[in-house]
Amino acid sequence: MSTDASTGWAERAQETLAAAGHRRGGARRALLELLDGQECALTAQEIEDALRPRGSARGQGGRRRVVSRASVYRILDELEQLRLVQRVETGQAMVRYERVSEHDEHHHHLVCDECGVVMPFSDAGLERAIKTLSERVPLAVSEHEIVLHGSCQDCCAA
Amino acid sequence: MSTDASTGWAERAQETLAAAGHRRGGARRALLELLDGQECALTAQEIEDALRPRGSARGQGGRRRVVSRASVYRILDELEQLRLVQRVETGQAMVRYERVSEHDEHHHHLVCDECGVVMPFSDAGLERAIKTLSERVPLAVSEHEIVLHGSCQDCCAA
DNA sequence: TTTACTGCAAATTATTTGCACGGTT
DNA sequence: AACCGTGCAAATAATTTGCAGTAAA
Repeated sequence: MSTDASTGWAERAQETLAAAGHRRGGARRALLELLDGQECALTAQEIEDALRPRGSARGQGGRRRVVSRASVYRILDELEQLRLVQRVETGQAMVRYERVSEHDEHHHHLVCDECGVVMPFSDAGLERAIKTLSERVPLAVSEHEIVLHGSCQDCCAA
Repeated sequence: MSTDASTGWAERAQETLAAAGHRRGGARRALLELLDGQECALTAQEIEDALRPRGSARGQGGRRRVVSRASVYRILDELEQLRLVQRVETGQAMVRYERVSEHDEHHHHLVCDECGVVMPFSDAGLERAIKTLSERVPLAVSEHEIVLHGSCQDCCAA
């Protein structure tokens, strides 16, 4: 419970999963560990690649295994339904996923339409505006997603 | 012929297309006409269905034709590249498309995660916040998209 | 033992593309 | 006549699902 927000996520996720009656499979554990360490959203493809055994041991156990694409999607779906993971639609071909923290201020995304890089950002004024308008709208708002498109600095320079 | 913003769109689109060296095909005309009359974003499927000939020609001008799915996507893509149409990612299975008006205040979207209904909304405070933060971010922002998820009034009542 | 978890491969489904014909200029 | 626009059907590519073996509890 203590510890910092990001470390807490994998733990909380594990507890939530257990409470929902899930066991502790290797693929799920590897995926939780990976997502917990990410600062921003990943595609299923990136996740699969990251979980593919390259070199070895990173982290304590370091016993990397191949995790099938099917498991990646299945687990991501479970996590999304439990609100532990959030989908991020960047307008690129593939959907992205990232962990949902209880403690951290959530962030939104900047997408460079030229090179495809995705960066997180957060803004208090924006959140305030969202919160205010959420109460004036004909919808019981549970989530919101904001994506800014444009050209990143590298692409502008080039 | 009124001169309101929505009527102007199809006209402007037509001019822009002509300037880009396009001819006037029937499918494209039908699609422009349809999009021009919409208040909110449609999926390719909805567009295809809407362009499917219902009963026989309704009224004299209604010379309905079938527009193939391939054309719908192709035309939507052209229009998007010319910035006449904008993609809207609602987190539902299919992407949505809507016209981009020069005059109208652009809007954003409310999505009911239960029944799937999509509604437009706009908010000056939100736009202001976006504009302000766009200048403080490491991206030359060209577009932004905001989607609020939740439960619509009908679903909350049910 | 019981039942969930996982990998593999086949199945789905939205979107794209190749090709030949018909329409626009 | 020249060539773009369109429909059709096949091709892609991301995501899902059926099945059988493996591993938690």
